[in-house]
Amino acid sequence: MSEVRTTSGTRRPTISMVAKAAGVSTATVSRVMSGNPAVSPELAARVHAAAEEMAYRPSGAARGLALGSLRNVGVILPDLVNAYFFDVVKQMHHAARADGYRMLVADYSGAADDEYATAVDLLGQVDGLILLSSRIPVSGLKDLAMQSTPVVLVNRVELGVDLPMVAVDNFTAMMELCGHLAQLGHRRVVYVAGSDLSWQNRERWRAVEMSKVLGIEAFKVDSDGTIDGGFNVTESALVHEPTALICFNDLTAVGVISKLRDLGVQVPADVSVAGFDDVEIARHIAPRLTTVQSPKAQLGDQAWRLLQETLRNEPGTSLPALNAKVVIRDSTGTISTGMARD
Amino acid sequence: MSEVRTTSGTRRPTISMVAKAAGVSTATVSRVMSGNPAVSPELAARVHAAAEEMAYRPSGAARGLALGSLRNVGVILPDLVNAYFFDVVKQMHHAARADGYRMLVADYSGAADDEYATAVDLLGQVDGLILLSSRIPVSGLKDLAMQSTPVVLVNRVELGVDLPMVAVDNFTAMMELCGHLAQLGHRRVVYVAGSDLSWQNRERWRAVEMSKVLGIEAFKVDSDGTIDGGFNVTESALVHEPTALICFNDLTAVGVISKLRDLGVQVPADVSVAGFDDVEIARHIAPRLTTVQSPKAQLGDQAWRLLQETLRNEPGTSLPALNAKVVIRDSTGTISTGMARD
DNA sequence: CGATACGATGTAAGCGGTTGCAGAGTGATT
DNA sequence: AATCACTCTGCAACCGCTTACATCGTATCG
Repeated sequence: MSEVRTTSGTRRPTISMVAKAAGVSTATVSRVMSGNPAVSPELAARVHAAAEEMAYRPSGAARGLALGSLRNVGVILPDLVNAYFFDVVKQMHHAARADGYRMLVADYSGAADDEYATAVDLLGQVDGLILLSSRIPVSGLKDLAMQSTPVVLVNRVELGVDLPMVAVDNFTAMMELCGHLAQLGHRRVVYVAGSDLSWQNRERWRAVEMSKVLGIEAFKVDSDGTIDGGFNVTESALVHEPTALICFNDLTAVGVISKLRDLGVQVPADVSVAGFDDVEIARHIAPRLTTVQSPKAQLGDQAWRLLQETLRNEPGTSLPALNAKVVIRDSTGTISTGMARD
Repeated sequence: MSEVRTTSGTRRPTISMVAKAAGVSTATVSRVMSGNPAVSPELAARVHAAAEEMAYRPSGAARGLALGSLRNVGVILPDLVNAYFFDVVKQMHHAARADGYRMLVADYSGAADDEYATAVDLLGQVDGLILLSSRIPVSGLKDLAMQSTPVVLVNRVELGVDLPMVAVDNFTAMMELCGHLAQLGHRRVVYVAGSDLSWQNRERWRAVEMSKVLGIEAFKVDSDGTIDGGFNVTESALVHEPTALICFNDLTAVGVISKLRDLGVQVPADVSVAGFDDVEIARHIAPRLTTVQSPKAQLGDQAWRLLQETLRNEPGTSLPALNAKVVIRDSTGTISTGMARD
């Protein structure tokens, strides 16, 4: 009954079909679609009507070809289930959008081998690429560095690689966290590690290990930075008889605490637990988690700024490391007394 | 010292530059790049070398134009911080990838108005679109239905709209959850709602409201489906003096429980709390959350299958609703006794 | 040894947009 | 009335890649 038909079967309309329907040239349609003011109102209206009628959408591919860019940038990250990553991506996304860029995010959940492939694949589609907490081997990074598409490295610093980078100072923050623990009287801690492909993990462990200067003896058990990962290695962490467990990140800590509860071990009365990142959940679980607050929003902004500068071929000033700060909550306490001072 | 230079400044190499460098035609380069076997090994090697040397990557835009498709599909969803969405997207992603499609995900966190715009924008870039738990008004959905690009609707059913859809049966599952609560003796519950733009929220509330047939008196307080959202409305939920709180989703439940703890209210001794979705965190928080387990993976698969069929112009059999089942854990208990039976 | 078939490579025509430039129309100026 | 200055449209080239088709060389066969 209505004029418009569900044209699901038909081919997608092109600019020239619209042009024909409106009785104008493709140039005019193009101008109308992109809001070029140099078109008489009545023509514009005709074109709009025709376009509307056929449900015309300009082809992104064609547009990208002609314009030389689709204004997309890509970001690749390890795992979106970790809210930490999501928070920084969200910030980048806002920043990018404000500058008229679309953002394609790709997560390679677990399959670290895919990361490089994903990066290369994306390279053909985007104007620039952000690698967040990348696990790509240095050689791969070097390859990426000599592409003509700008790439920036976030939360990883690799001296031999010629890429703009920005990162938060994991080492110092972790040192502070260890200081907090030492002050509470802890002398035996185990670090529940994340992937050793992760620069952040290496930095964090480096700090924990170094905390022997604070009188802390540190052990390490391997995990993978997930809730289940933490849950599963908790028992093997306990064989070291630590008074505190420092987890690679908050997710791991959640898993650890969950397991501890199953085991009847009280936190922090029997053992203290700390996380890293300060994701939202950290302040809502019981007990509220002592952790390190990363400047996620700032990091996202800086990353975008860096990419943006590189895109415009500007200097691309590499930033100093961003600072994180420890936030003390209820999951860490003095040894054997049970309750944390605040 | 090395041959290759960091050509960051130079223009991105095109196929014809590679062709010239290798002394062949662009057709040959194209064939080599796409692994066409009808090229002699030595030529192929020469081309590869040249391409490598100049760090050549075919332009996605040009490729897409020539091929008529970039093999991208888009998915739009409300908020990636909710692990639920991520889980189903992950599944779609795997399925799509297996079929050679790339997946662009766009989250419009909060800004519901952006969803339609995002959809339209994406329409030009992709072969198909999946709308997950869409909040787009029916009129918008109808518009989308007559585009030539296939669109499928997930977790929303809208009778007047001619779009393939698949959803989980929220209503029945919620009824079961209410049954569980009724059986424990609960007679006054409040439903901590999500966005009323959300179909799932409407279905869930519809079920809760209907639980009066089970002798349950139901109240409703509005929230937004986030942890903080739950946290913030808890007190106003309590004014109804309920013995149980049913939350729109697990995230909300986490916030509610967190607040309850602050308030000194014991769960489930003083009041029971239930969630919905069964995200990973649900079984790790204290107390472990009673919730409804959605068939996330199945949903993702089905959604992809549906899109895939539509892409190939096949019938596109709309599926019956998927079933969810309630999983009882420690956050719900009999009224005033304090501990749940298992 | 010439005809035939086939495999390897190049030529060129699109794919669907954008845009510099030219041409047509209009009103104002002289 | 002829000229000029604009404004509005259309023409056509081009963006980088794919691919049908033509071409060329060589091995195969009668």
